Amino acid sequence: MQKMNNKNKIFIDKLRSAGLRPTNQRVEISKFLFNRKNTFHFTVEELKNSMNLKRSKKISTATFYNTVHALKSAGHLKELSLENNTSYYDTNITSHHHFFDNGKVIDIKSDKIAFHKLPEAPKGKKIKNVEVVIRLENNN
Amino acid sequence: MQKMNNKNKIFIDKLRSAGLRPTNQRVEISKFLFNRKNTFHFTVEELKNSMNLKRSKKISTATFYNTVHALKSAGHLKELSLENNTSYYDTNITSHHHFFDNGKVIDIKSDKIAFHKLPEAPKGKKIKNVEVVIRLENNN
DNA sequence: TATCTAGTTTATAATTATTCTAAAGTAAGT
DNA sequence: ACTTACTTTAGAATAATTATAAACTAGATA
Ligand SMILES: [Mn+2]
Ligand SMILES: [Mn+2]
Ligand SMILES: [Zn+2]
Ligand SMILES: [Zn+2]
Repeated sequence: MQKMNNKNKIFIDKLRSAGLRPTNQRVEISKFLFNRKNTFHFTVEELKNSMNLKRSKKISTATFYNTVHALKSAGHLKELSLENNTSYYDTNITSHHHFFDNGKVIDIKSDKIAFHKLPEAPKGKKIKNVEVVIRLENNN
Repeated sequence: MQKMNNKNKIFIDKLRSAGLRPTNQRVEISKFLFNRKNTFHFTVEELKNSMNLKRSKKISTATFYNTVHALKSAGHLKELSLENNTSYYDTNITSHHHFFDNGKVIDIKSDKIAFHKLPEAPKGKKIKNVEVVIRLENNN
């Protein structure tokens, strides 16, 4: 029943590659997340609220969580550890870093940070990724 | 009623500087946290379980949370953002970094990581701290 | 096209980590 | 000993998330 115009192909493909059937709810979520020029950082609550605000028939909480998790597992979203009580997700899945300022997340492109020295992994282990968080506060 | 031997002075002082009266429960927590050679990384649940295991009269959950929070506010503990569902705390309050491997936290001394390039804070903001987390996985 | 079936959505219950509340207990000063 | 402010604690409440299971659909099949 999916009105499958090519325009949505890219968003549908992300769902398919995550093993998800492209239902209306999922396609809308995928478009909301990926149909934008800039990186989008969000919590599931924020995503749900901003999408449902504009809708008469709300998408359920479980569908938001399920879809975000599947997209994350398929590598289309990255999960960030910035605060201890909420998961932040990131549509920028390339290796990069963040400013974090009172709930607001700002990308730092990978080439803006360079290491002069990095430790090696303990024996038997290897490095999966290196994540830098620069916390900000107001001047004076 | 506090049996105040000098041996505990350092642990009691941390409590006092956090605005806490040195009750028996608090002194035991403070000793458990700070009476050790190496950095201790923990979640409140882990702290509670390991301390209460050895005790006939258990210290309550609320006392653990309250004491840890007060010690953190006074600057005697640092809170880490490593996982999204649990707060980790660190008895090493100096600026340093971490390996994180499946719930296990390992200190990286500050001088083991050096930056060749770091972005400056957006206008109106300044950098509060820079935190590097190196996530590990098993070899091959 | 009607039917079938596996996959999906949703409301609601459950769970986990954490915080709140308010009653009972205790430290210290007088 | 008495008072009072501070503590401890069990248990209720909250927030984010996950699980459950009934009603619903997409897509395959006849
Ligand atoms: Mn939490
Ligand atoms: Mn959480
Ligand atoms: Zn990002
Ligand atoms: Zn540490």
